[in-house]
Amino acid sequence: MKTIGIMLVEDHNVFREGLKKLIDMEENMQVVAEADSCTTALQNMSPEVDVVLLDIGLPDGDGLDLCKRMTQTHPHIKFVALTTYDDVTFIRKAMEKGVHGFVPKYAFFDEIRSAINMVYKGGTYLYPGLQAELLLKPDSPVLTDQETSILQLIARGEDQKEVAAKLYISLSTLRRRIRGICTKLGVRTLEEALAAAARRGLVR
Amino acid sequence: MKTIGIMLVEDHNVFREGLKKLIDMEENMQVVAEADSCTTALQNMSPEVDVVLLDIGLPDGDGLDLCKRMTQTHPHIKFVALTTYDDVTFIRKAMEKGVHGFVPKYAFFDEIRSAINMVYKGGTYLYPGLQAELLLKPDSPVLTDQETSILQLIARGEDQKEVAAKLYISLSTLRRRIRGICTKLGVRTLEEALAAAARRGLVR
DNA sequence: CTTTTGATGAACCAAAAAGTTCACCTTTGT
DNA sequence: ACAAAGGTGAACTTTTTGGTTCATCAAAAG
Repeated sequence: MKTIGIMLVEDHNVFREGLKKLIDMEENMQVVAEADSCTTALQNMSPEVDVVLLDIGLPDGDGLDLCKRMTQTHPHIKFVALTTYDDVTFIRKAMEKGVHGFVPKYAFFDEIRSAINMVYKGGTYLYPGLQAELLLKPDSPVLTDQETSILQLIARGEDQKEVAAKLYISLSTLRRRIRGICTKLGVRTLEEALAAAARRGLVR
Repeated sequence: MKTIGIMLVEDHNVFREGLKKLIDMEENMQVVAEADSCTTALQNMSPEVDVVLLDIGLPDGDGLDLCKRMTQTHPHIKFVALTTYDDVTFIRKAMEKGVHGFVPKYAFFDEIRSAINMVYKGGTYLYPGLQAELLLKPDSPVLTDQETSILQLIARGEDQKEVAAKLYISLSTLRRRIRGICTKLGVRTLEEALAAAARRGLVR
């Protein structure tokens, strides 16, 4: 089994040192980089890093921007967030930025280990107590059947002219619909809308 | 540690027997009820049951209605679904009905054990996505880091000019890359590629 | 040392998509 | 009946994207 390279981003030195000890005692894990802020995290980045264990309450940022930037340059890296937030909207945002593991700071190390293993394998870890359904429910914009059809047809590679013809609407209306979809999903481009819809399971 | 009472709902008898063996060998788990269909599952229900291991492709229903009805009478019961679906829509529906664990039928028992422990504690277990398997399959298209970055940036709503600038490549090369991605994924448009990549977990 | 191959970037043109405005219609409320 | 509001379709323009070709450069092959 390959050793999982881990980066610790945590501003509490003692806590970070303790974490490092615990992780290095694991057979398949090793801390290969450390940082005490978002800024130093970008500097200390190493190609050996597979999973970033990320404290959310950092002095120079909430860690989400860090996450976003790291994902752009190192797409394979997974993130586990150490957080006290139960905030559903926060977790939603974080997941959209690539965080797949959430562990409360007061959790046992066991949970952190599980979370690291899970996200490393490509899975998702939500700590017990967090009601996962809440992530799916809150006021998620609902698309009409026609809007869904539009996205599905476009996702199948048809151009707008074909889509309009199949749905018996004019190109003008189709374009109005697309604008409406983007507004509902809070995005700027059709491509972004497709990605957002796919994430939320609105298209197949 | 309390023993977790488990109910198996699975119509393949051999598979169910094998599962029972594996589970009963665990220190903290025991199979306390079995069923080979949704109907018998309701009949064989036992108060000792903590977690229901539920096959999705049952002869008399998809298991989701079963899940819903059991939850009504036994709210504390948790569900782990054995499924082949990677369908986002399906998982979404299932989670809303109370399923907190998803394990592919071809997974190792290790994953099932992890899933049971997780949901029993109140957590959520989503099996590692198709990403890992796709990498193992011979003819599965694998995108390079740069190609992945391109899709991610476009999925964030940036236009091609911005993407090219951020990745320090010319518009010409970017367009070549996009054509390459479409070829790899066997699709005709960038929109279709985004949808395909999203389905396979290649972008997030 | 040549040749070839592959990758890149630029240029040009065609097609598609997006932004904008306008006219027409129905529905709604006054 | 009238005006206002909302939805639809058409026309026009600008921007973006896609298709193609060409020149350059570097690495690999002869």
